[in-house]
This record gives sequence, structure tokens and C-alpha cells, in this order.
Amino acid sequence: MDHVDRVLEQWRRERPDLDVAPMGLIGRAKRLMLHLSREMEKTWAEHGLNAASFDVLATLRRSGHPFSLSPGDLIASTMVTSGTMTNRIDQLVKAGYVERVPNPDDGRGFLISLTDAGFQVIDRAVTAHVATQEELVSGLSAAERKQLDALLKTFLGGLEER
Amino acid sequence: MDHVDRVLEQWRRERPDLDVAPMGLIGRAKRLMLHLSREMEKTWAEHGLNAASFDVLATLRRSGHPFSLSPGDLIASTMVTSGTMTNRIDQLVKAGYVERVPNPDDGRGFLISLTDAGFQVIDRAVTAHVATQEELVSGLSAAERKQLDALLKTFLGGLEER
DNA sequence: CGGAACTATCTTGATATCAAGATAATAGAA
DNA sequence: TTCTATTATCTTGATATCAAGATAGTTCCG
Repeated sequence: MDHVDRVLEQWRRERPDLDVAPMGLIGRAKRLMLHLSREMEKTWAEHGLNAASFDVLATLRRSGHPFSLSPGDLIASTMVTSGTMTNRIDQLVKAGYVERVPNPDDGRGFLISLTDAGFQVIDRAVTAHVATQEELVSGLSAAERKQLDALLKTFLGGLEER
Repeated sequence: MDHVDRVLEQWRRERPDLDVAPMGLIGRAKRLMLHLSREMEKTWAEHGLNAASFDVLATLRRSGHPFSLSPGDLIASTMVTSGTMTNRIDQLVKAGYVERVPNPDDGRGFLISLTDAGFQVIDRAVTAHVATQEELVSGLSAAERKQLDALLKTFLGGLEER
């Protein structure tokens, strides 16, 4: 009997005409992400980062050498608007973690490039982040993790193929 | 090979020292919630609501007669700060969906009470919302839903019991 | 009873985000 | 080439949120 069960119980009493099973599923997923996000946020904070800055730096880092992507590439990877990305990049430039260099192939744009400091901070942060994630999933057995991952993939696949 | 698989592949190439399996699981859950949230938002918008206002009105509605809770109760249910709740209530008062009445048992506080208009809008909105959720989970079989719900409950239980 | 500690809510100031529009450069058709 | 449509990015204005502090009322100890 968790929080979601109590919510469903209330709805069944008040609106017995509704089938609230999908609400339970989605409600648990939402609440789960809330917990996970808050825990991961702590790890990022230990490295002076937050979800936004980690997201951008990690995208650059994992893209491999020369650790440079256009704002447009970053927007596509991170699913935020252009205004949001401009703001994120401004802050990372101010922190000295990335540089804006003119895009040699397109005079309208820039390439956002990890600095040495940026590379170092994200490499340390991602190591800690992976350890935090391992800790967060430690309540599930290996079999459960595999099963859950497969179900999430199926679910996500149905939504992304539209 | 979905978006998350591509991210993991990049990390395995760049940081083969890291075990990124938990990142895959959490990444899929996050991306799933992003899709689900955006779809549910559309339904709320059709009723002039958003996630915040739906959240408050639904909490009042499912609490049952007399559809009144204190701001403190609403804060506890919705996991937001007091400043956020004050703002949400202000907007709902302005929209005519709730009223602030002095709490007869505690002179410091108020009770937030659904108006008739508020009751009607949330009752219609929640009906549509449940239909949207049913549609969103339709890519999973009944057995898959049950299995997923059980795994999420286990996962969430491990995190909430701390 | 009187005052210290606590509680409920609101206020303030800062931040992140988005949608829509502005700006500047590129690409493609005639 | 030259004009138009498109694209990449930044700017602007509005909104939601949070953390920290202010305010007013309640509780409880002595």
C-alpha cells in the first residue's frame, strides 16, 4: 500500500466509473522519476553541476573527439528549445567549461566545444553519476533490471514510433 | 536500437570502464516520462488546465466531500514547496475553480475548497485524462502492464522506504 | 498566565524554461 | 547572379518553480 495505491483507492471511491489501472502505472513511473532525479541531482551538485549543465557536458563528452557539437545538435539530443540551449551554453561558457567557436562550415552558427576544464569536470562527474545510478537500482535483482528495461523499451518504442 | 541504445553505445566507446546498464534503465524511464507528460499536457490544455492546476484540482476532487483541504495538505500530496502552492492556489482562485476560506480550527490557515465550476472542470478533465492514459499504455498487453506495474512498485518501494 | 518555540502560509528574489519573434547567413530556383 | 525561402541561433517577455525569510497565530512549558 504505497502512495499511488492510496490515490487509486480515493479515485475508485469517488469515480467508480473510471478504470484507473493505467493511472497507477503512469503515476508510479512519475513518482519513481521524481525520486531518481532528486538523488542524481545531489551527485551533480557535488561537482558544481545540475541536470541542465550535466546534460550538455555529457552530450559533448560522449560524442567523442573533438568534443564539439553545434547548438542545433545539442538541441536535438537534449529535447529542449533553442532559447533554453542558448542560456545553458552561456552559463557553461561563463563557467569556463565550453567555448563557442565559429562553425567553419556555416557562417550562421557555432560549434560548442569542451574546454580542458570542461572535459575534466564531466569525466569526474559521470563516473560519480554512474556509481549513484548503480546505487539507485540496487533494490532490483539483475533479472528484475533486465525485465524492467525490456518493458520500458517496449513501452517507449510504442510511443516514439508515432 | 533506440535513442537510449545510441547513447549507451557512445559511452561504451568513450568510457569502456563504466557499466552503463543502470544508465540505460534510468534513461529509458526518464525519456518515457517526458513523452507521457507531453501527451497528458495536451489533454489538460483542452480543459484550460496544465499539470499544476490539474494536480491541485484532482487532489481536492479525489479527497471526497466536502472537497476541501488546507494548503499544507495539498503541499504534502503534491510534493511542491509552499511558495509554489500559494502561486497555484492564487491562479485557481482567479479562475474561479477554488476558494480560500478561513480554517475554523486554525486561525493561521485556510481551507482550499472546490467551487461548483472547479468540480465540473476537474470531473470532465479527469475523465478525458483517464482516456488519454489508456491510449498511452495501449502499446502494452495486459500482462505487460501488470508486470511493469509490479516492477515499478518494487523499485519505488526500495527508494521510498529510506 | 506569559513567553519561547513552533507552525501555516505568504512574500521576495533568483533561476530555468518555453513560445514567439528577430537577425543573419545559406541554399536553391529562375 | 539575384531573389526568395529556409535555417541556425539569439533575444524577449511570460510563467512556474524553489529557497529563504517574513508574518501571524498556536502550543506548551514553567
